Amino acid sequence: MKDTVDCDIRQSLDRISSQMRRDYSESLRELNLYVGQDNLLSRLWVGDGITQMQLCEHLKCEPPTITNMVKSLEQNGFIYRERDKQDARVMRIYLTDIGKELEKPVEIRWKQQQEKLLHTILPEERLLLRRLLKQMESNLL
Amino acid sequence: MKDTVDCDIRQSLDRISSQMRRDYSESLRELNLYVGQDNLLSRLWVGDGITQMQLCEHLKCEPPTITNMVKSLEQNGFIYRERDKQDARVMRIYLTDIGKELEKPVEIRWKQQQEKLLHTILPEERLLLRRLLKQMESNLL
DNA sequence: AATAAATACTTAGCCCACTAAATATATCAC
DNA sequence: GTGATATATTTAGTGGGCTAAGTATTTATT
Repeated sequence: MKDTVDCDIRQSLDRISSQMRRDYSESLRELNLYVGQDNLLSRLWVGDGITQMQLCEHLKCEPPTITNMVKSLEQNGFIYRERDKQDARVMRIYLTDIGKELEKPVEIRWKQQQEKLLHTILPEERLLLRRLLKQMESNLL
Repeated sequence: MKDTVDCDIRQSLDRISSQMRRDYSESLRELNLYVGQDNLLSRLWVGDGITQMQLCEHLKCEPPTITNMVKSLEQNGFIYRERDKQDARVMRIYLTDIGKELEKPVEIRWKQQQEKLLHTILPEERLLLRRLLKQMESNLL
């Protein structure tokens, strides 16, 4: 019953990702953040002043998604936007002080979530798991 | 660097699920379906005439989500709703002929997607992968 | 220089998913 | 039987994510 195994794998993947999203989302609400916004901010913590197109590539999503996320994050005071001097088409995104302060608390919650997911999995198993997941990831390209 | 491994696992999971969603979504558009709707229909193909609450439990989502999905599926002619005779609070959901006809084409696309994801993974590896995923799944409960 | 094509972003409109609050109906308790 | 509580669904509003179409601005072509 190879089919049953494959089916279980897919369903597990679905359930894990939706449950993770729910859990993590709840955890982020304490910081007045929505799930997905942390991902955008984490790119800015590496270095801000980047364009929306660069955010698109990093988040692997379409431009309108970034427009909306950026609007929401700006309204909540975590980031601000400035039009590029050289190229007036481009918007550059910067962190506010409030946005910068979120790095640590987000990291804590992110690690907690990670540990909840993996705490029963042995180190060798994690290595193996990583290999298999990477393989599936490249299968989808 | 155990941390790096864990981090990779989480990121892989995220990327796999979002890429799967995108791919599968595109594939379902040929059938005039949106991703998620197939899941609701698949419960009805097992047996229709069930209530929205039962769909909630099956899809593990909240009642308003079902209200919207059902509305959209009804407008597109895949299902219809009837108020329960015994309990007027309850709506029972039934498949139309068009909805019934979707079972096979959806199954084909679903299997294709599954195979794309797993085709490089060996049978023994799939068994192991399933075990690890199930373990993570229960870690989240 | 004037026109065409490419790039960066926005708007409008869907879908999935959520919370909070409202509505309708059923059931339980006194 | 009447009031209180529980259950099933809907409405309103928010966010992530998408596509199609629109707006600016820049660059390439002629």
